Amino acid sequence: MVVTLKEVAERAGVSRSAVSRTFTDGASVSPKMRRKVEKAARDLGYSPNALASSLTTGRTKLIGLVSSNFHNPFFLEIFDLFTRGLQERGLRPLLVNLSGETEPENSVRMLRQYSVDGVIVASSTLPPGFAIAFREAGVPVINAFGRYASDPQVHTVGIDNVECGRIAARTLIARGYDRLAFLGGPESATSTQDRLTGFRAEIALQRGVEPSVSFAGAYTFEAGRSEMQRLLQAPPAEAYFCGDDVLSIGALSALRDHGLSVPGDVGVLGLNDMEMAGWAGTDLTTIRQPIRQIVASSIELMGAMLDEPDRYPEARVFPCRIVERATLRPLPEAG
Amino acid sequence: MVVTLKEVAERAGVSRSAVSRTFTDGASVSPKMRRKVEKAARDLGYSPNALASSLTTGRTKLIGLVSSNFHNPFFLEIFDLFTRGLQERGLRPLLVNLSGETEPENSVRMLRQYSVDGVIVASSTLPPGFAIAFREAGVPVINAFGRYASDPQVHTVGIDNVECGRIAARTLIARGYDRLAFLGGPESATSTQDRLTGFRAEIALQRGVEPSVSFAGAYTFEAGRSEMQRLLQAPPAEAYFCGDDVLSIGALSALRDHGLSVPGDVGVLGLNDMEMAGWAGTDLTTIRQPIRQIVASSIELMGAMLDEPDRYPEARVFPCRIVERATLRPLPEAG
DNA sequence: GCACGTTTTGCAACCGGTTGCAATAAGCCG
DNA sequence: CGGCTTATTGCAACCGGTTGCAAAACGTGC
Repeated sequence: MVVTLKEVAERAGVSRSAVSRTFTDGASVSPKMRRKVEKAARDLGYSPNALASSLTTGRTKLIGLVSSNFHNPFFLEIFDLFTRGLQERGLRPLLVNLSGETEPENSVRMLRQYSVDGVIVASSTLPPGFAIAFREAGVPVINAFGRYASDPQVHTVGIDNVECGRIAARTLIARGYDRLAFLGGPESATSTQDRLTGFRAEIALQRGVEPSVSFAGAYTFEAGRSEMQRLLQAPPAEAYFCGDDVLSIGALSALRDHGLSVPGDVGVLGLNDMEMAGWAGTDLTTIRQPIRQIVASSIELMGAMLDEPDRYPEARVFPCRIVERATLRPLPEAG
Repeated sequence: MVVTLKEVAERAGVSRSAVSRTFTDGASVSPKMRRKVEKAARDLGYSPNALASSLTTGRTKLIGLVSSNFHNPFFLEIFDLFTRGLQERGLRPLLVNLSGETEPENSVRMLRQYSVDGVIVASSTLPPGFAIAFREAGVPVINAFGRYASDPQVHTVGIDNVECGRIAARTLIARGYDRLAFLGGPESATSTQDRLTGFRAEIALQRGVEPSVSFAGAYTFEAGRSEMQRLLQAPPAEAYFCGDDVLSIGALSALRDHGLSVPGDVGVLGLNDMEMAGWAGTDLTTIRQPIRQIVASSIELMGAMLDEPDRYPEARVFPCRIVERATLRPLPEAG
C-alpha cells in the first residue's frame, strides 16, 4: 500500500542513499540521477515518511499547540493564525486540549513521546507551571498570550498586561468616568492580576482611590452576565474594565436588561478586540491585542529556537491600543 | 538529553527486548523483570518514543483533523469535543487548516508523510473531493458535519440536511408564516443545496409555491448581515431559514437596524444551536445539531476503522430538533 | 534428579529512512 | 593520455523501537 524508499531505489536501479539524497535538499546528486529517481518516485507515488526520517535527523517538524481556551471564540482566531502560520513554515501543529487538566506531567510526557520539536502554549488561563514544565523537559517552549515574564526562563510573546490595565484606567478617566470598576476573568488566571495591578496603580496615581473589584468565574458570556447581575444588586459603578470581550458582552447584556443605557449610564471597556466585538449591535469599545503580530512573532521565534535551542530567553511585548466603538463615552472636546 | 530504551536496558542489565516488552501491554514479562525495568526507567526518566515504535507497528495514533471553518465559533465547540474525545482514546489530533485550499493533493501528501492512522474531515464547507482523496490514498477517513452520503464510499457522520430543510419549512409554516425565504451559506457548500432541496420540497408539498432564495458569501456575521441588508432593499419575506446561526445573527442585526421587529414582522430560524444562539439578547430560535453525539460517534467509528480498515462504509445520521427561543412566533394554540 | 511442558528471555533482523566514509566516476590540465 | 582534484555514488552502520524464533529458565510430576 505504502511505497518505501527501497522500492523506489529498486525501480530506479540505484542505491537507497541516492533516493534519500534526492529528497533531502542540500545533498549532492547529479542531474541525471535526480531525473531517474524522480521518475521512479512519481511512477510509484512515493512520498517520504517524515517520521522515519525524524529518527535520524532528530527533527519531526511537529509543534505542540497547547491551550485550554476552547470556549472563547477569540481563541479560534488565534488557532486559525497559528495553524496557517505553522503550515506555511512546514511545521505541523499537534493540538493539545488542556481544559480541566491541572498536572503538567501528562502533557509533557505525551508531547515528548511524539518528539515534538517545540511547544507553543497559547493560553490566557494556564498557570505558568505548564510552560516551565516543558522547558525543564528540554523542549523549546513559547508562552503566547500568557503572562508577560511569568518566568524569566520561558520565552514569552504577548502584551504587557500591567500596561494594559494602566491604559484602561487612563481611558476611562479621560472620558470623565468617575467610579471605576474592574471585572476580571478568573482570579487565578495568569493575566488577571497583572491587569488589575496596572489598573489600580494608574487610578491611585490620578485619583488616589481604589476601584471596586470583582471576578467572573470564567472567560464566558454567562460568567460575565451573571457576575454583572450580581453587581447590579447594589448601585453600579460608572465604568467597567472587563477581563475580555466575551465577558464584556455578557456584562453588557446584563446592563441592558437592567434598563441601564450604555455608554450613558455605564461605560464598558473590553479587551482583545475579537471579531465579535466589532459586530454591529455589539460595538464594544475595547483594547486591541495585536494577535496577528503576536502569532507571527511566536512562530518566527519558534523557528529561531529550532535552530538554536539554547537561545537566550526573551519576552516580546506588543503594545495595545484602544479601539473606539460605542460602549464608552467619547473623549470630551479638547479645549 | 533524551533517554532511549537501550540506556534503560543497560542500566537494568537486561536486553532491549525486555524493556520494550514491559512497555507494550499483552507481552510476556515476569513480575521480577518488570520491576527491574520499571525502576531503571523511572530513574532515568524514560518514556518510549511513539514515532519510533510506529515504524514497526504501523500505528502512529495520529489522527488528521482537517477543517476549513476557522471563523465560525460553532467549530471551536467542535474542536473542543474532538480534541478531548481523541485524547481520551489515546489518539492525537494533527490539526490541518484548509482555509483557502482547493487542491486535496497537498493535504493528502502532508498527512501521509506523517503516517496518520486516520483522518477526520470536520467541515461544512469543504467539497467532498477532500474526503474522497484521503480514501483513495488508503487512509481511513470520516466525513463529519459534511454532506450526508456525498460519496457512498466515505464514512459520514452528521445530520440529514434534506430533512433539516423539511423541518425548517414545517416549523415556519406551522407558526403561520407565509412568504418564506431561504438564506443559505455559500452556494458551493456541501450542505447548502441539500437543505434547500428539503426546504423547497416541503413548501411545494404544503403550499405549492417556491420560497425566495439567496446565498451569503460565507458562514459569517458580516455575510449574513450584508446579504440581509441587500434583501431589505425590496419588501422582505415573512420568515427566513438561515444557513447557520452566525449567519442568522448577522441577518437579525440587519433586520433590527432596519426597524423591523423579530419575531413580529419577520421570523428567523437558525441552524446548529451554537452556544451564542442561547445568549441572552440573541435568543435565536434554531435547529439543533447534536454535536456531542456526532463527535462521539465519529470518534467511535474512527476507533472501529483502525481495527478494521476495510470496514463497509456507513452513514450515521442524527436527528435534529427545534430549540424554541425568541426569533420565531410561538406555535398557535392548538384547538 | 530427570524428563517434560510453559514461560520468560535474548538474539538478530527489521521498520523507513539518513549519513560518514571510502570507492568510483567525472572533469580538468598539461 | 596520464595524473590530479572534485563531484557522485554505494556500503554499511545507525536512529529507537518491535517481534519471530530459538535458547534458557522455570515449574511440575514422577
